[in-house]
Amino acid sequence: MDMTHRLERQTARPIRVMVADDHPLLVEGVAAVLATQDDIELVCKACDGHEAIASYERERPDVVLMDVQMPRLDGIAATRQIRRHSPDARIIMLTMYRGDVQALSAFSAGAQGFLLKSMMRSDLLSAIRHVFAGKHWIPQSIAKVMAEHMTDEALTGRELQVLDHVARGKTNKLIASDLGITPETVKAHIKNILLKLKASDRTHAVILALRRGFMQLSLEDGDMDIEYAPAHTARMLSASRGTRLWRG
Amino acid sequence: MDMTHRLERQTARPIRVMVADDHPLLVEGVAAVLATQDDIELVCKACDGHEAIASYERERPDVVLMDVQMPRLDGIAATRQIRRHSPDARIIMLTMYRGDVQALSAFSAGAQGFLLKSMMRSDLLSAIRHVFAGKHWIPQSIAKVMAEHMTDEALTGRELQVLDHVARGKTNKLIASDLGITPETVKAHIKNILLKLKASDRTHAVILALRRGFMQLSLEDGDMDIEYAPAHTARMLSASRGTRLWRG
DNA sequence: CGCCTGCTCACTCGATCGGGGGACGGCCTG
DNA sequence: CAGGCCGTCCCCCGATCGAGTGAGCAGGCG
Repeated sequence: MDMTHRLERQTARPIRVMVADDHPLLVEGVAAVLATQDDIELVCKACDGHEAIASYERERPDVVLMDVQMPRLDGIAATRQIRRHSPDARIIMLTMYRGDVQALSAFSAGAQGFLLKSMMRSDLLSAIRHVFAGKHWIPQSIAKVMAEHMTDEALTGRELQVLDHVARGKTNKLIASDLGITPETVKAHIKNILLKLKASDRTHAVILALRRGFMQLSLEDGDMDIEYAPAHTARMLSASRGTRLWRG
Repeated sequence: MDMTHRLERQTARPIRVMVADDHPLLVEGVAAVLATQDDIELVCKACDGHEAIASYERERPDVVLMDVQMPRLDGIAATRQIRRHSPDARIIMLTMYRGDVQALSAFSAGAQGFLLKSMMRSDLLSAIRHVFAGKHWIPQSIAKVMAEHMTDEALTGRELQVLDHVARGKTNKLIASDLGITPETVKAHIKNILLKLKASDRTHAVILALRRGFMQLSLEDGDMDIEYAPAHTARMLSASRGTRLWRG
């Protein structure tokens, strides 16, 4: 894939862009926007982290647009892995939210740019060109949130683990037995969590952690206490005549 | 049942579609997909609920793609208002999540279709054609979640209000003074919430409410942690219409 | 008119939580 | 090596919570 000796044009060859996102419609939108620019070329797409890594190694794009939340392997991990093999990879993270933790981990993973999905097409193009030129691109809103929490202490791994159990509604005693430690230790962790997040209680701590990107609502495919009721499904389907389902 | 039921494409007038979404890139994606179909025509766009209502009255599209979460006025409310003036309006809700509450409120608001943003372009086209033909369109994953909670009791307006304060980390005593009631009443409400949501404690209740779409994490406005989703059933909706739940 | 629902309030009681203090070993880093 | 952070554990104690049980009052509806 060396075009270095192609000197027909003195104009720069187009910026080769790859997009990794599990939302096909958004990928279509990005493709449509990029198609209007003659100095930018969309060379490949991926819909999860593993695909993104493989596609990057194969296509070696100039700039990667990487969604933070993707199935199987998230964008942060994919970014880290790509940058480990290709330290000069230029990656722009796409996200819906402004969680500062995601932003921070994205940059520590090696991303140079950040884009909110609510941004306009001009922002997308500017971000691509800036990052391609070796600059960084950080939306004001994200920079502000990052700055606000710059001095905050980060939660440790164990604290995140405890917080996860807290979010599942478990008591300290239950968490303790799950983690193989004593309830007193759980209390110590929660005490630190409340202090670091400036939360008033465990519920508030979970909400703040969700807001700031420490945790995600992994609601897809209910895990813990949800039971299915096929009878209900049948009744509901028969109740809505003319309703069409797919992938039945 | 099979492809013989595929809709005719050489009809005289194309299906006139409007899309309302605050994510420009996704709108671009929808536009790009629709542009490939000669029986579908994208006639206008809107980026919030008010715009959607105004644009609908002006353009009278055949099918509306409406995002659930939009600034200023959400898609459910916009759908309800459009259907109040135009009972034959055909509206497909777009959403990121599978919260059953959103789905139910969308249908009680008058929507005929539901689409996850992670769906493929073929799903988008099928949904438009089916809804245009007067049928319903419900992804199986959403139908399943809806069916699971079909028999569940809905939270009342007061319970949602209490739950909101709980999510902000307030104690029962604080919630009581905020709502002008006694702590005992707050406890009674929370007791009902835990019972209805089958939650083990208040933290669990908040998480389940978020997962099921009773509430939404609002990450846009800094001072607001939580915003309400429109409520559960038609009864619920009529009950809560007078009281602005999303705080003020 | 009764019936049901939602909202309100009251009481007890045991379990849990949150805040305060301190302590110990392991690990990394300067 | 000293200092720091992390994870573990322990104490006390008041505040809070969740469960159980009961009840009164308003409004909608058959």
